[in-house]
Amino acid sequence: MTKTARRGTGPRGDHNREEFQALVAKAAEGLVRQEGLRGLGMRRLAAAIGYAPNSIYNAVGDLDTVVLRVNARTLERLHDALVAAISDAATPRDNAVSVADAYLAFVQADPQVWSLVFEHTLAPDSAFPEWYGQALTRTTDLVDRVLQPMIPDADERRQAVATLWAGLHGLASLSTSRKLAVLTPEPPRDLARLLVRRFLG
Amino acid sequence: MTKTARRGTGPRGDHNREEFQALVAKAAEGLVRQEGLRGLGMRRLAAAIGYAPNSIYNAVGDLDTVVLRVNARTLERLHDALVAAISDAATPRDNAVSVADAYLAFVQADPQVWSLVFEHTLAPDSAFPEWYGQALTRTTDLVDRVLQPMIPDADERRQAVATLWAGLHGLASLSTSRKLAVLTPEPPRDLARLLVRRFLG
DNA sequence: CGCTGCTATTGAACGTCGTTCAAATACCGG
DNA sequence: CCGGTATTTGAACGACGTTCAATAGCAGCG
Repeated sequence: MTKTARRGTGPRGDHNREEFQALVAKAAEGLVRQEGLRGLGMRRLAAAIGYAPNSIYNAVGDLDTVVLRVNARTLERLHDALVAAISDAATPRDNAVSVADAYLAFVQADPQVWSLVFEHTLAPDSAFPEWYGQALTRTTDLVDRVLQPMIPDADERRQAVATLWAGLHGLASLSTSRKLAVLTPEPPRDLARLLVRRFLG
Repeated sequence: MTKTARRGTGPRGDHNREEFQALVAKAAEGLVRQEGLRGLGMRRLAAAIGYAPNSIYNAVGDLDTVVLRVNARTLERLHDALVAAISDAATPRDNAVSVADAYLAFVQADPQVWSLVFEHTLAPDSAFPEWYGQALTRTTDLVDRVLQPMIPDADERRQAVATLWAGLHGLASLSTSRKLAVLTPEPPRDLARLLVRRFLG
């Protein structure tokens, strides 16, 4: 009779901490992609990767932290998608339209995961996560660079970027929640083009 | 004539069904105003009005239904606020700016309750509540009427209304979640005016 | 008055959830 | 080989949304 019947505790050694964090983030992203924020739970997430919930607490943190990890990944993917839409050969105006197009295409391709970035509202007392500001400005700076030839004044350009960014966000947000289709049958991409073209004159 | 002490079960008779529904909606709105969606719970809501949770299930429904009631009230209040911003003596362009201003003022005055309208995402299979579409179009029709002299073509105007509406929603949404301040220090109302003025040319 | 439904109201229960605790195991530097 | 540290877990805790079965008041009717 071996005294060491495996009790289940102790390290497994089949991945390091970073790999485990990535495993958690990917599994969480998959759950959200299939069932939205409501489908993401600690116990379900743990079951999906074959671990006990406590291991996630140990390596990542609570559920809010998991959501932040997924959102960080999403913003990075969005950034890459927008970079790919910019062409040095195109006019600034065409590039602006292309970026808007790429934004809405990204949202349409992965609406649940994108929505998570904005559905998640942090507690009003806790400060804003610093990586979010960085990832966000990193992305909006793209738009800023695109508009630089059209709006030379830095202040004016910053306001324009923020306004256009918010406009695109509004279109995408209302679109994914099916609240835009109530108003008009046009696909949101057409409205985004309309927005950018009319705003830039 | 002292009333008999409550013995636990049975009707109280101090309000009819409609009054009780209004009581629930107001208490829920208060909870959301103070602590956001996360602060709205069935047990807390019941405790706030001095009833057992089951009474809310009996008279209103589950928590999603309660949220819908609050949101219906909010859209009605928003509609009234926008109506008050329109002046028959003003130009269409000034009226459009005034409506945008009133929208953002409404959001700033009650950010948590307004956010509830958009934070609440219904299950993807369930159909859209018909009262929402009515309340929404009732409000956007206001904007449509304002823009009628400026954009005579109905199709073009409908697209413009939807785009502007989404743009305002985006500004308000990013503002209440403190994600707009990361991009620019301008108050969202300035950006809203910028949006409307540039969009309308 | 008594009877009979009907509705409002409740305490208790059920299952689930996020999170924490304490213990047990494996790995690693001495 | 040994002690500390990191990983992993089952079990427990409290709270949650929701449902169930029972009870209390009320209205109508004889």
